[in-house]
Amino acid sequence: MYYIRPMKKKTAVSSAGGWTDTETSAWIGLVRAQQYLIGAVEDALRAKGLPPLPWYDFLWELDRAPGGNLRLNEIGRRVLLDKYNVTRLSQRLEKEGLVRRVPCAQDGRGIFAHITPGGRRLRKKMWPVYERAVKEHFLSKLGKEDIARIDKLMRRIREESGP
Amino acid sequence: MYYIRPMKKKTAVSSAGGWTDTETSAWIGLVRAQQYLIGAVEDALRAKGLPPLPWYDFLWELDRAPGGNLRLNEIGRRVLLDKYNVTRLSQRLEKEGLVRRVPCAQDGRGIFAHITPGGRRLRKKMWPVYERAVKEHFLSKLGKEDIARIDKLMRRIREESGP
DNA sequence: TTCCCATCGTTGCATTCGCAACCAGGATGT
DNA sequence: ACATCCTGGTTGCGAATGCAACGATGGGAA
Repeated sequence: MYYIRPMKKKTAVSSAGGWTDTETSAWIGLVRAQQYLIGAVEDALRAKGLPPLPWYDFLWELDRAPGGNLRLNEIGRRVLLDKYNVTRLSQRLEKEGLVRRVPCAQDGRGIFAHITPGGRRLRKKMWPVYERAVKEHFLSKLGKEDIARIDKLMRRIREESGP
Repeated sequence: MYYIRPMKKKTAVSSAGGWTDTETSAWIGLVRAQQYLIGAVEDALRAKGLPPLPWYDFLWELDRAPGGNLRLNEIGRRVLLDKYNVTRLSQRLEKEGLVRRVPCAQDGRGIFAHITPGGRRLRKKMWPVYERAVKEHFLSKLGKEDIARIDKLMRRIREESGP
């Protein structure tokens, strides 16, 4: 396997080619675990005829936000979606009557997404399904301290690195 | 916030509606961290004009496999891809000359994906970029024991739950 | 054998995503 | 004022994805 085979001389390019088995395993484990978890949640939602996860995330952010509205901008930052995706997701949600898109008065460029009662209802209906899936596939498999550890570690990963 | 507000009576439906803050935070943290990491790796690959991550995963599995070939079936299981995606990804890779798809003699239904020299070359070319990104955004932010812990925890998550 | 069911892989169609180009509105500098 | 750059959001188009339906083979059971 490539990542085990010793590089010739010191190392080839700038990439130091050698990971420990644990590093490799941890990385792949993290990626696959999350793929698996997301998949499980999406399956659960689909099985109940509910919309996919990004809808939930979007609505949740609005539902939590004071006033039930946020700039598209801000939503994208929070749910890690590129701006074109935010635009289009918000348009789809609007077409379903879950959200209203209203231009921002202070900033002529801005658009607010404003959750509607129907939007709040849908989110509330999705939550038990979402919750059950996460509990079954994630929370139930770990102890209290494990969860706390994951919380801490994941937070560390997302911290900014550079200046 | 929904997940904090106490449910009326014991609990509504089968979904016990209350998570602790840590649970919520750990779940969201995990999902977002992984989104962020995958995004970073994909960005790095794209910046170098290299193909996206699923290509790498696919080729890697083949490259590791003895004989350089696997059933589509098996690849899907390993990289957590639905079968239609495996079919189409393998077709794309074949079109690029990175893989050959050959029918399985023993099982008339099966198809082997067989990595070509070009496939191995490409994978090897992608690796340094992949590695550098993971190192920068993931490994470098954690200590040795953290990595070991993540390895253990993620493994636990993917373990089968019940028969 | 024949019938039935599960598995492996493919495909059509609709939805979604990725990318690059674009427009409009703000901010900054002169 | 003006030129310039940055940011917020949109859109066209090509690629990838999800879903459901399909054909084909294999493995039993009767």
